[in-house]
Amino acid sequence: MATRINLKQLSAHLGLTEGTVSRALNNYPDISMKTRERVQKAAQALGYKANPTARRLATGIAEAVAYIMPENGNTISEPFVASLLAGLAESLARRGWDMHVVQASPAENEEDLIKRLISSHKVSGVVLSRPHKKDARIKLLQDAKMPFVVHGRSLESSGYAWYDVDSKSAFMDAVDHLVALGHHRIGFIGAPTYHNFAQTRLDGYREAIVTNGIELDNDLVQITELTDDGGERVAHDLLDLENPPTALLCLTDTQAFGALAALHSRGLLPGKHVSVIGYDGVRFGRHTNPPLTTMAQPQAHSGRQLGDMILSIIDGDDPKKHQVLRRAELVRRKSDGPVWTENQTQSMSKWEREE
Amino acid sequence: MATRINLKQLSAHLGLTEGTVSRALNNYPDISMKTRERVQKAAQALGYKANPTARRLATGIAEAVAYIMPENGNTISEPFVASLLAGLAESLARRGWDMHVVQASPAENEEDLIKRLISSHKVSGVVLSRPHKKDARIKLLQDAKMPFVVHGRSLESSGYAWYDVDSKSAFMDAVDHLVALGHHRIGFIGAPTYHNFAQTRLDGYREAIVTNGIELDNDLVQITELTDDGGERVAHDLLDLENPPTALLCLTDTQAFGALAALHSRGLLPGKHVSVIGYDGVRFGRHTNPPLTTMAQPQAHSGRQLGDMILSIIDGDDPKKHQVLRRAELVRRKSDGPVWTENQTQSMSKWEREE
DNA sequence: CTTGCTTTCGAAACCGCTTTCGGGAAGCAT
DNA sequence: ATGCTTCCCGAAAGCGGTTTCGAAAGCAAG
Repeated sequence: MATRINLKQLSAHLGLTEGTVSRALNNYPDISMKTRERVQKAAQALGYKANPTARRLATGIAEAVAYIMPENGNTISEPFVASLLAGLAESLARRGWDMHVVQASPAENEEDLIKRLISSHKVSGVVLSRPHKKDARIKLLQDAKMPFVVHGRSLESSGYAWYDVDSKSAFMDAVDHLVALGHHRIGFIGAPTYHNFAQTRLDGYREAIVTNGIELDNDLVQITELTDDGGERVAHDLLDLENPPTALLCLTDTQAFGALAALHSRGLLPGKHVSVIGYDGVRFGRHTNPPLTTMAQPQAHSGRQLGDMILSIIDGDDPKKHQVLRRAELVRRKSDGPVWTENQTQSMSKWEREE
Repeated sequence: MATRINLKQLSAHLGLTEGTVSRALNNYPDISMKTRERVQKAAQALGYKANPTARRLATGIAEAVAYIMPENGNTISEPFVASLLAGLAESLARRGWDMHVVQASPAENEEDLIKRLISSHKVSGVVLSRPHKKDARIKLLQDAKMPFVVHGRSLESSGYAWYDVDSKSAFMDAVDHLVALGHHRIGFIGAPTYHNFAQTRLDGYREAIVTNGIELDNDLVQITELTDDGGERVAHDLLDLENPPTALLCLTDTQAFGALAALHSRGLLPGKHVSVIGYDGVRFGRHTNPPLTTMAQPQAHSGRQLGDMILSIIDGDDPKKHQVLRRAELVRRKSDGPVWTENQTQSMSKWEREE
C-alpha cells in the first residue's frame, strides 16, 4: 500500500505493453474481449489505479471543477455555502472528480481569479454563486469555452446554464401576503443592486406594490449590507420615518434578524406591531423572537443539482438546456400579522411592558 | 490568452534549452545571473506559467491540500465550516496551492476516504475536523507519512499537529459561573462521546461539578444529536425529572437553541426560570429569545491558522511543534441568571403570561 | 496457396515540465 | 602551451499515463 503499482509494473506482470493495458482498461474496441477481461481482473486484484496527475497531463482533462466562493470574506458565513458544498462534493465524487474551492484573495479581484483559473487548466468546469447583474466573469468563461453553471442568474441569462430560485415571484408573494394582512406601507430592506438577486427581489417588491394599487414610496426602500447589523441599522431608519412602515420585507433572513433586533430595542413586538418577513428559510429562523416568517427556498439538493449540471455540460450537453428555476414558498412562523391599529389599546400594556 | 505559452515555446524564443529555462526559472545556482534574469524577464513578458499538472507529475508534489468535511451530511451546516474554508483557502492561495474539499460519500466510510486520498497522490497535506476519540484516520495518515493537521484533538494528541480550543476549561468556567449564580443542579446536554470534543466537554463539566462540591447526578447528563431538535428533546427529559435542573449547559449553541425552544414550550423563561448556556459563540445567538449566553471560541482566523500550519509541516517542520490551544471565553448575553426561587412570586405573573 | 480484410496488439510519440549528468568553454596557475 | 578547476548550459532520461500508427496474425474468400 505504501507504493502503489503503476502501469509499467502492471503491464510487465501481464506480459503486455503499457499501451495495450491502458487501452484495455479504457475499453478501447481494438482489444480482444479476452485480454481486456484479463487485464481488468489483474488491475482489480493488484489494486491498480491510474495516477490522476499523469492522466490529466496526457488527456488534458482535469477531472475537477471549481466552486467560487461568494465574495465578502466576512459575510461569507452564508448559511447556504456549507450545504451546497456538501451536495456538490457528493455529485462530483460519484464520478471520482475533485472539487476545488477557491476564493478571490484580498489582493486579487474576481475577474483575475477566473482568468487564472482558466489558464491554469486545473479544472474542467466552474460553479459560480451570486453573480452580479452584468458579471464579467461569465463573459470570461464563455469566451474561454470553459464549462460553467451559475447558482443564480445575471441580467442576461439566456445563454448559459443556471440554477436559481424565483425570488422575484417570492417577493411578490410576500407583498401580496402582507397586503392581505392589511399592510399598505411595506418597508424594503435590500442590498446594493449590482448583486442581481438584490435587483430582482426589489423588482418583485415594486411590481407587487403597484399591482396591489399602492403608491410606490422610495423612502420605504433602504439599501444596506447583507448582515444583521445592516438590517438593524436601516430598520431604524425606516421606523424613524414620519409615516413609518407597518411591515418590513428583508432581502435575507440575516438582515431580518437585525430588523427584529431593531424592533425589540424600540419596544415593538415583531408580528404584532410591525411585521417582518425574511428570505432564505434558514433553519435558525425558528429560534428568533418571535420565530421568523420567511420565504424559504428549496435548497435541499441544490449542490447536487449543480454538480449534475456541470458534469453533463462538460460531457457536451448544451448549457442552455440546463436552466432550472425553483420556487420559494412562504413559511409562516410568528413575525407577521395583521396591521397594528392604534386603537387596540387593550394590548398596549403588553407593548409597554416589553423592555 | 487562448492557448498559453509553454516551456518549449519560451525556450525556443530565448534560444535556450527547455532544461536551462526551467532551471533558470526555479533559481538553480548553476545558471548565470545574466541568463537567469533574461529568462525571468521574458517569462514575465510572455505571461508564461508552468503547467501545474506537468509540474506535479515531474516533481511528485501535488501543491494542494484537502479539507475533510466533518461527517453528517445533514448536520453539516455547522456554522464554522464556511468561515474555516475561507481562511484555509486564503492561506493556501498565498502560495498558489489548491484546496480540495472532500466528503465521505454515503457509500464510503471515512477511513476508506483517507486511504483513497493518500494513494491518489492528489494532495500533499490534509486538514481534518472533529476527530473521534481514537481516530483511525489519524493513524492512517501517520503511517503513510502524509502531512496533516487536526482541527480538534483525539485522545492521544501528543504526536501530531492540531489546533484546538480548550473546551474542557471552557466548560469548567461555565459551571463555575453557574454555581456562582447559585445553581446546584446543572443539566448537561451532550453528544455521543466517540466525538472527542463531546468527551472533553463532559469531562470539564464533571470535574467542575465535583470541584464545586456538588454531587454528580447521572440523570443530569443527557446525550443526543448535535441538532436543535436533539437539544430540545433532551431538555424536556431533563425538565421532566423529579428534581429538575435549574440550569442547562449545552455542548453546542445549536443544541442550546433547541433547549430554549423546550423552555418556551413549557412557559419557562430562559435566563429567569432556567439558565441556558451554549458553546461556540455563533453570531446567531444574539437573536434568540433571550439572546444566548455562550462560551465563544476565537474562531476568527482558525482557517488561516490551520493553513499556515499544514504548509509549514509540508515544508518539513516537526508537527509536534504545531499544537495551538486557544481559550474560549464566556459571552454573557441574557439566557443565564441567578437561580430561580419559587417564592419570588411577584414575578410569577409574568411567567404565567408567557405562552 | 495466394489475396484481401479484420482483429489485435506492439512501438513510439507525446503531454509539459524537472533534474541529473556530462562536457565544452572560460579562468587561473604552472 | 599545458593541466586543472570552475562556471554554464545542452542533452537526455524520467514522471505515468494516453493515443496514433502500423504491422503481424487470423480468417474468409477466390
